[in-house]
Amino acid sequence: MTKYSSQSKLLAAIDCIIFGFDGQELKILLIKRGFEPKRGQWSLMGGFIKKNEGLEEGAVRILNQLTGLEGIYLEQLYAFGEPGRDPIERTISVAYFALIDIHQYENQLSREYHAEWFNLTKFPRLIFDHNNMVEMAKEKLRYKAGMHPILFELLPPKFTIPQLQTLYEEVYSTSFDKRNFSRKVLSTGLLIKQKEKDKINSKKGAYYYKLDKRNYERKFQSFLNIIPNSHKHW
Amino acid sequence: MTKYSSQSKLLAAIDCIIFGFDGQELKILLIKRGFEPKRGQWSLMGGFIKKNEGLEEGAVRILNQLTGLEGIYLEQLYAFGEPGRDPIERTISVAYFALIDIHQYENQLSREYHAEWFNLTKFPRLIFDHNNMVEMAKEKLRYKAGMHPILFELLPPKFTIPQLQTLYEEVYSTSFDKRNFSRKVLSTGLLIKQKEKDKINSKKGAYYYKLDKRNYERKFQSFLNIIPNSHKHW
DNA sequence: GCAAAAGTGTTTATGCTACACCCATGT
DNA sequence: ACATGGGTGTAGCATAAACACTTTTGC
Repeated sequence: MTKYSSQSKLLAAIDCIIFGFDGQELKILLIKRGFEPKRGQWSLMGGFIKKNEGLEEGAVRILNQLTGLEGIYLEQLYAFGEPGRDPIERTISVAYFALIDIHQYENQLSREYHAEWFNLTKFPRLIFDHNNMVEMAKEKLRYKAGMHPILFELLPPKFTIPQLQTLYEEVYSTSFDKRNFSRKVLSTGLLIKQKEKDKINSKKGAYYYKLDKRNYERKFQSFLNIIPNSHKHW
Repeated sequence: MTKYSSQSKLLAAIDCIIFGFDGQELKILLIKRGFEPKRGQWSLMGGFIKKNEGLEEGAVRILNQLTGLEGIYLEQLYAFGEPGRDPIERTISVAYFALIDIHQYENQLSREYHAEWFNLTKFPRLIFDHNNMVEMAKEKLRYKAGMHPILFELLPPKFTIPQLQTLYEEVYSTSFDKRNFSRKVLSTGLLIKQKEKDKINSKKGAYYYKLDKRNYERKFQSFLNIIPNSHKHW
């Protein structure tokens, strides 16, 4: 069978927007680009798609290459393909966004890539259209987290309700009433109370909770309503 | 500046999932593929990205090529890139979904492409992973239409509330209480009542409404709640 | 005058929000 | 004993759901 002759070929890349949460702030993981063009500038972690590799497969590989982690929450964000977006050669980049438990990674920040966590509200200018990608990823995170319990992916296996609340408040740049918040998240049936308390962040200590994996998967697609007034339509 | 040598290049294509509504049924527009491989089989409308063309730009071109229409509602759905998805050459396809007013098009069905509208619940086997794409598009349509007023894009400029309800019922394969439905859609403030009635579908006649463009754009991102019980979380 | 679809109101239940005090502990 | 953050209950309000009858008109 003949090929699709006369069609122009191009490169395909993956870029990953990697979010983390350190208990206080939402962060994004950036690297210092190690090759030309724009060597030494801040960039998202990325790479070209290999010959026999699917898109998500590539994203998993690239994520693992940087962090060493597996089983990370990953979601396709958008395909960016403006002709001039990479000045060297026409390249389509499929952006993925990833949520990781920062504690599984923060100590072993990759030397090879000069990776660093940045506060999401003040991070450097990035190469190409990467700032655009981050902007879109932030929006999608906010959009999706309002209805589906994805933010748990940013927390360690055991976490407290105040920690969870801080995370939501950080994502939405606002603050919630803690009584309503705790009632809401407990009413989802997604949390299992532990016997131990976290005594690091307070004197009294806050109970740890774990995710109920069964319910988490079952309810993932149903609609939560964590954010007050988000369903108001005026 | 040197090129990114040693990276493998590939083809990039666009495929369009085109929805329409004839007043009774949700439909999808398919074409008979005009070239090898799989010539003569049913397929989504698509094409390769041109050398200096962006992705959305390509989608607009392809859509216009088939329908002659402009200003169609268009949204990027997903990038499909499994290595074997096109048996001839490695091709990444960025799928877009489009909503069109079927009346603007149904009479002039493209001869060149042998285009036909199919009922969404019974349409033929498609080439490559196109059935997959359609499945995903249906899901996204349902997901998004539950919260944002996109279904208006499927209707003519003037439409009646019973027509709108039929459309929603078709999308969700269910039926709603007409009193609650009408109260809900009117409360969005998106509709402007016309003086004329549609006397075709009933003896009494139903009032026509038009979209309030200003409110439509302003409220597009806010959350509607048209579908009963969709916010229940068990 | 009858069949067919359009249009309209009320009651009830549920869920959301706002709000304030006591508890446990480390210092 | 006091300062700090954790944990809990209630009452009022707003929204959504369930439900049935009257109206208009073409035949």
